Amino acid sequence: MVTRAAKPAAPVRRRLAPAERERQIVEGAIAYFSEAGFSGQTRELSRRLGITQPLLYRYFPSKQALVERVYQTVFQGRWNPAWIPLLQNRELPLRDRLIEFYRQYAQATYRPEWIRIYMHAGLSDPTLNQRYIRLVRRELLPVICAELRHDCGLPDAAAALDEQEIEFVWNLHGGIFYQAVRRHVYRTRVSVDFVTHVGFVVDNFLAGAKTVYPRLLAHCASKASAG
Amino acid sequence: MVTRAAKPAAPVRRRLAPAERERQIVEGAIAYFSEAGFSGQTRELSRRLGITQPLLYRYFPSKQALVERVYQTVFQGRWNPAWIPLLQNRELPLRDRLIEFYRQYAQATYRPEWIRIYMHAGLSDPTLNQRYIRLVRRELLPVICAELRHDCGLPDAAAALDEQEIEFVWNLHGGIFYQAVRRHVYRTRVSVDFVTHVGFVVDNFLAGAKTVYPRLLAHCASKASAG
DNA sequence: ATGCTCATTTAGCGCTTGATCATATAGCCT
DNA sequence: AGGCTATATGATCAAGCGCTAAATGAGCAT
Repeated sequence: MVTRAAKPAAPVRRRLAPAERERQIVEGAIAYFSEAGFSGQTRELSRRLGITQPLLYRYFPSKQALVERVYQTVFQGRWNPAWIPLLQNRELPLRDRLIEFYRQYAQATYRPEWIRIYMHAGLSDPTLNQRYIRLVRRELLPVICAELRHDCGLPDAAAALDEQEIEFVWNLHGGIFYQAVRRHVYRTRVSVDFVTHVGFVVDNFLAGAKTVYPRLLAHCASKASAG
Repeated sequence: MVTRAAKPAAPVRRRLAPAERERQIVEGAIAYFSEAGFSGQTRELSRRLGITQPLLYRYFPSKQALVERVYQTVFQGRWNPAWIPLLQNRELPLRDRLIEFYRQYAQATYRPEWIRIYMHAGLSDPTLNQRYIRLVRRELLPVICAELRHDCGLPDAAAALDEQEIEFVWNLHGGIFYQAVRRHVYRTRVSVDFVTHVGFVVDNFLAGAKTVYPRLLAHCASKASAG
């Protein structure tokens, strides 16, 4: 009982391969910063990792470097270029394509660390978010617009792509995304099945678009000719 | 030229009525914390206000007290109970009611300081957000659901209010809200007129709901009888 | 003008923070 | 087993943090 209990918890020093330790630190940093934000402290991070704080500085020259590594790790490689051909595959009903796309998209990005770090980033410096938004705006939304035109029986190039159309599709995209914000930022219980929910939302969007989308395009056309 | 230029910028000490100074501090704190988050420093806040940092502590016993005052000021009194009877006024088309509601709702809450402080709060401690979400969930969404049932020609009490219905309406609400997030958190340019945009979105929602909402209610009913 | 009051400032305490450096030791090679 | 390497730790610095207490002076009443 008395043998070695007096010493204050002998620090188990484990010597790891640098690559493994680095991986560990990045993983821990993602978890910690997604909770505490980037104003979280390096000491608390090291405590959670079970290492000392100076050790962080052996692997990263500064806190900022670690933060940027977290960004990179979380946001890199989660965008799947295969989503575009999936959405364009007209052998399937657009409904099914959209539902399958959102199933995959949610699995890739609607995760607590992605959503939370994305929001933290937006509030402190939105450069990253603006780049991501541009990606969605350039790669994804125009494809959905084109498929929507086709689905509504309009010629593919009925008119030039208008910002009003993009915002229209943003509303679908944002509505689904915002469910993830409620879940992972506000930590609100969302008790419906995701795919079932998206099914209703997509059906509603497509059913409404049958009548509204042609009107929207007409609005854009009249505005364009007037301007 | 030599008379008094040597002194390092004579500090203009202005003695204000406490109520006025307090108002000034709260206003400045809202602006500053909405930018920097609640980990922003009292020294930087005081610098922006043109006062010294200890003066803050004459008006607020601690930084936390000031933060809570900011919460109170930003979120109190922006919810208008008149929105409920507006949405329930069946002398107007539901379309017009929803558009007018969102026009007013946006004016009240889709402001940079509201949106940003709301997000900062959610990430650091979502208690406030959960309370607000519950308010929307309890006061607003059931009313929209009821009006939607009526608009779709269904009896008002067709079935008990189901979570699937609520999520369905959340998607409309969240989609519109998320535009404000893109604008004020990511600071992305949104170049369409808000009311026009909401017009299309609401029309789309209502047109789609005509066919989808009955199906959604049937889904809920079958699930309820099966469970 | 003069004195009083209290809003405001100056100075600084104790603690935490990111970052540094010398020291200690875990784990591999021989 | 013994030695070497470099991973990990302990001690510590300088700057910045929330917060306090004493000194100052602006603006009022007289």
